[in-house]
Amino acid sequence: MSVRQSLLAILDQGPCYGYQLRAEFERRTGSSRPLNVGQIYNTLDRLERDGFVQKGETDSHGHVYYAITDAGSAAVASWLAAPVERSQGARDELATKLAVATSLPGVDVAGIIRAQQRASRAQLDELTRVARAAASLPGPQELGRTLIAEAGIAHAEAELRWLEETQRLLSRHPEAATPLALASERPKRGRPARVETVAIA
Amino acid sequence: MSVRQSLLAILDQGPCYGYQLRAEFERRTGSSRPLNVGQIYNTLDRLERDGFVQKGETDSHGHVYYAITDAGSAAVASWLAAPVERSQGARDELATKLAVATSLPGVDVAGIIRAQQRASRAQLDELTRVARAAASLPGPQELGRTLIAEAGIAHAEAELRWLEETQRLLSRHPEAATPLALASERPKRGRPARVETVAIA
DNA sequence: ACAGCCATGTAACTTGTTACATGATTTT
DNA sequence: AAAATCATGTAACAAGTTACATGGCTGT
Repeated sequence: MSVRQSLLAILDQGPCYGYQLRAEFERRTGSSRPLNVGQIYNTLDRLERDGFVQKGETDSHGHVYYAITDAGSAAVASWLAAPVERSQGARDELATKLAVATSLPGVDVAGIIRAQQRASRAQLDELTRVARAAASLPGPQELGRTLIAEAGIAHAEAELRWLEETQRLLSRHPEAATPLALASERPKRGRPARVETVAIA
Repeated sequence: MSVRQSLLAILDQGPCYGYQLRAEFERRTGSSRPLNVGQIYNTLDRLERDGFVQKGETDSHGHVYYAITDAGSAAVASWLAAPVERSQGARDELATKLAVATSLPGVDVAGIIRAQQRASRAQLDELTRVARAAASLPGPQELGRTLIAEAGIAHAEAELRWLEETQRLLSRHPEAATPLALASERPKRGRPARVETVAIA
């Protein structure tokens, strides 16, 4: 939702045309990830469909302006007022992967963790470089870049801490990582079990 | 991708039918978020379309078994071998929101941050309770629940740290949070500017 | 008999994302 | 003249998610 809502929030400042919106979004977020222009037009279509913006006039340069509606302004206010729920709609990809991996037989979980640590550290380094570069540059446009880089740093650090914690957990309680075989049918259903319920050694 | 890949990884242990797959997934991940059954069948259709699984026979109970293909097994191996890239495909919703919010005039960013801190702390408490409950229970099924809860804890803590850091940044350098007005056209295009490029006081 | 779970599936929808087509204008 | 940028748009797709229809079986 963040692209959709961000574009709407920008439109709350005044009518914009598509290409301009992309520039505004990137200026404000420090172009952390480039935004494909096509997405702007998709999103504008959807926002119009939902009654949050209205397609306005085309000026002498062919710029097609979109203006926010009252419903759109209200949506922006709600968005700003409501906290972001990290849980909703987002499964933690790494945690899910490791949870599943530890339940699988013959998987080198320790190796996966080490590989992930290397990758996360590399990303942390990269983000640190980005944040330092942004801090050394002038201008209010760098705030967005800094904020987003710092958020990435915080999450990468959290990931590394969690990976270490997981290493400790698995080495201290190796029995917890017993692979789970596919559960057999409930007996009442009586299908001949192809795999046993019990853990595989 | 985590649901799709997890289901495929489970199928790598042996053929399963849809409903069983959901139970396996939830057992391994500790049902951190319940998985709608319909999604299983969607995902199986898509995996079959992509050549990673094959629809097998229906047993006497009407259970429709799916079996992994060689291509599917290879995909599982790649998934396990490759680190998760947090950056890809994922914009940080909170960071994007605050980056945009600080660029907007008349927005109470400090208030947004405080509200987010309350929400994040509440979630941290909730996850801590979940993790404690999982730790006190026996059985290898609790490992997944613990892992996922701890990951949530780590990220919630990272969020709180980042929010404090952002507070410091904004209070120490209030000039950085100067709202950005909509940029006027480039002069060469000569459209009369409706808004000024310069910052709004 | 009825509630509820087991089980399969379909249809629709969301946000994000990319690739492509098209043309005007600008820069080199 | 060619390359790059500005600008609008379309079409398709990915992955996740939900709501619904349908039917069998189970326990009370």
